[in-house]
Amino acid sequence: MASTIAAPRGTADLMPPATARWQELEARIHRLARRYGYGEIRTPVFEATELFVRGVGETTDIVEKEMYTFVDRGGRSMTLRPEWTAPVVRAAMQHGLFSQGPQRLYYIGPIFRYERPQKGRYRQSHQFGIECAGFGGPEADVEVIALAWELMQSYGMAGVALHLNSIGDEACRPRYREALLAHFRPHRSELSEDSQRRLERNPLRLLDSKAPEDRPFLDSAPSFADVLCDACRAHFARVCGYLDAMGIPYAVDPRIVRGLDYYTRTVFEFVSDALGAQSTVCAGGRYDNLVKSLGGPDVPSVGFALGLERFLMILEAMGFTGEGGRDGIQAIALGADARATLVPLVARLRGAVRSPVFADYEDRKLLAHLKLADRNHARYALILGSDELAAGEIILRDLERRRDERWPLGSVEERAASVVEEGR
RNA sequence: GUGACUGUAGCUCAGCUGGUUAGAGCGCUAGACUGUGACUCUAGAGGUCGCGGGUUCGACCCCCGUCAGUCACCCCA
Repeated sequence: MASTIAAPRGTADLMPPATARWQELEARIHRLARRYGYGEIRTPVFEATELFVRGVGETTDIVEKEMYTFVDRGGRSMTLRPEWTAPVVRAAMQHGLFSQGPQRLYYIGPIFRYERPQKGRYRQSHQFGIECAGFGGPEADVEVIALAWELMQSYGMAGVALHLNSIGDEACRPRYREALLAHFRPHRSELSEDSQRRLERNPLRLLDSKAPEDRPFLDSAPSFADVLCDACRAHFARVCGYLDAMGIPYAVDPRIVRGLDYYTRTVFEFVSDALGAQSTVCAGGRYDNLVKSLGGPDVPSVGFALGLERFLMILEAMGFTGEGGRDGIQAIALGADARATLVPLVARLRGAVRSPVFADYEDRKLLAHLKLADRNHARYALILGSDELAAGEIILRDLERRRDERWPLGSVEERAASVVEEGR
């Protein structure tokens, strides 16, 4: 109630202890990507609007109604990044990366979409994703999937399923489109209102309709597998073969089509049963024509994007907190004289110990100081009062075992370093 | 963009068919315990009852609007 201005709709403030979970996840992601040979790329949070219109597709929902677009003072139309792939490709092209051979890049950061918020969907959300550019073969598809799979495995995540499909290429997709139109058009008036619209705009989208009245026509719809050209069929078979060989479980799901225009051949989703209606935690696929369509060379690529909010929701459902037990030292001074001695000591301690060093500079009773130590989850308290000061000593109290030791003031840093690091 | 439900203390929520000083628990501050924490007890601080309008002698309660939250549709990470 205090503030009259709140965070904008669909955005969230993150603060302790939630930020600890984010930091843990981000650190794990950076280590994982590095182990797979990926380097981090960071691009501007806004780009020329034209980049997304051309990259994502003019008739996609993202471009038609979800972009945060504004005109800058120079009269240029700019848009807050609604997805990362187009900007990454743009940056790689701009700096000539594609003429230096294959590129393995990853990103982590915010995206913006003007949508009505609901569980697992926000106006500012955060994605981790990778782009593997320069390999046309199924090996790259599998590498990308394996990386996402390993991230989930590292948390022992259950209830997440990999769904896989191929949506063909420029040779066979038009054929499939025609086959779908031929199948649905005769039943046009029996389809749901949404699906009638989809029929004209994007027949592929019809496949993931949830409307019950569409059900019978969906079940009898032609499968992409029947129409794939030989090259796409072989590619898909090898992706499946590699996944089998690597022991990564998956289900071929003919209804996965993806919402962005640039996908070709392999598309996949990791779906969780812990997320409600927005159940996709990670999705991606191959985009062999995107670079060329943005004016670059012919560079086949594959990648995925993973929603960090959704990933954290799964972890939360698993009971993951990111918090450990007690850690660190609460430095306590009783009185102005003790404080004058303690402050420089705290500074030295922070240089000698990796754990957090907490300090409070108010005149409080010892009791109040210890309560603060509790709230900080400190493992130890270092207590300096007038008696100790006179004796040239300080008390180290182990707050977990409730034991005290008296240390000479001169040896605090060394002793603290060994005691705290050992956690005894 | 559409729909449903919900907005009372920092948090989780009470508040009978409208009746006049709006409550509890947790948390916070202080004390019981001149200097030893997680338990306990006591006291205190903290509220334009989301906001605006209307009905009424009287509105936290009823009506309209608006904003926000939640969930779902559309769509997506």
